[in-house]
Amino acid sequence: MTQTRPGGRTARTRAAVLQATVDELVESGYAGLSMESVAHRAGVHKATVYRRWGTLDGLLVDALTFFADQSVPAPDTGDIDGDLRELARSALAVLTDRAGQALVRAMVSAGHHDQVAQVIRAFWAEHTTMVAKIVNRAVRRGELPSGTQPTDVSRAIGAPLYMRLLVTAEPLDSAAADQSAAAVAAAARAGVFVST
Amino acid sequence: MTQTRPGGRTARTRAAVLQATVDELVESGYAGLSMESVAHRAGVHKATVYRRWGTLDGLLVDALTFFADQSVPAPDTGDIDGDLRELARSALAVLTDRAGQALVRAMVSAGHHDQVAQVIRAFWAEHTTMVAKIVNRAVRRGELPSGTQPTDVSRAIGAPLYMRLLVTAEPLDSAAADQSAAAVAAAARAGVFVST
DNA sequence: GCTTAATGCAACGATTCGTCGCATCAGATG
DNA sequence: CATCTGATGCGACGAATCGTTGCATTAAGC
Repeated sequence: MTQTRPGGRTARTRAAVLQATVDELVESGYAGLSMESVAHRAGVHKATVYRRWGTLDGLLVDALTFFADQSVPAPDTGDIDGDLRELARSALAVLTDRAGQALVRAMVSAGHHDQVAQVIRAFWAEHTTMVAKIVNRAVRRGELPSGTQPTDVSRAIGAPLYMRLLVTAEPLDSAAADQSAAAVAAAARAGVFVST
Repeated sequence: MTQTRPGGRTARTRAAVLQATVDELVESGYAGLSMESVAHRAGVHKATVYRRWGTLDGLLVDALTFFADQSVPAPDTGDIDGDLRELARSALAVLTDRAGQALVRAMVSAGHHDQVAQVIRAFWAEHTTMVAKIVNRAVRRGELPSGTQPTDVSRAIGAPLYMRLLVTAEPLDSAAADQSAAAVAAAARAGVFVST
């Protein structure tokens, strides 16, 4: 009983379309994204895209889940300052990558969409889990006060970088990442992220 | 020699259209913005909008400059912690206001446009000037190390709030603002924002 | 090889977009 | 108040885009 055909051409088409979606996002942004342009770039007929994904947002959701699933291991440099710096630098790597930028911008533009919001929540939940390991280690070492909230640290590390990318359009460099890491370290040591 | 007529009906039309632009942004976002919908909401014929503003981005630029020009005075509570808290809370006020949210989101979505980028730069330049007064006072009081960069403080204060609004879609409340202020205070005291 | 998903293809109605010519309205000026 | 003219209203249009549909073709799975 053959109902779906996940392999071969189907998978190839899917990969081509999702890659084309990202490429289109890089070139034209979310505002310039269209089913037809994606189909053309993927070398696929637009009817295929409509039949498989239905709407533009559906396509975007699939592309986001496809490319945002790469989980990175928690850094472990030995002290909290080093770990935070590594965290900030991996965020920087994503935000300076052309595809990463395009995906982040698309997420923001389509954040109102339920499924996109779900992807975003999942990403940050996983990020928080990773940060929790780092924070817990630091607390055990006596570097940070106990009760320090991993959620707050997780958001604080990336915030200045996202701010530069999305709001102020200022350059994203390693100095910015390192400063962010240092700021979070100072705030965390001062107990700013301890839950009340 | 009458060439332009800035008063009366012209001004009324302009105000109606710009207000309608913001209302449309609140309701449908930048993606749902169209010359026709704005014209209809403003009670104006679409040809008028096309003739006066030409393109959608031109309209947006005019709306942004019209509504983003409200400069707020620098807080002066007596100590750096209080000043930073006030700064964060006024940012919070903008980001929790429906129109403020809509305008910020629009700026992000249209940030690639030259004129929009110009408006954004002007806004943050003014914000930096305001923060500089606060920072200078704090340095004179001995609360912050000399050399603390107003630019960095200016961005750092808002970053966690913009992050919540644009990226993580987490709630924006006074606790978030106060935490941001406290984090910036701790980082600034630690010399994180001192130029190298 | 046979069956049938999956895709290609072309055409279509529907909608939206931006422009145009002309009539009308209402500041500005004397 | 009368006149001039810039600004707007109005409707229509060609163009472009959108999403769908029916049918032919390809290729995955058995």
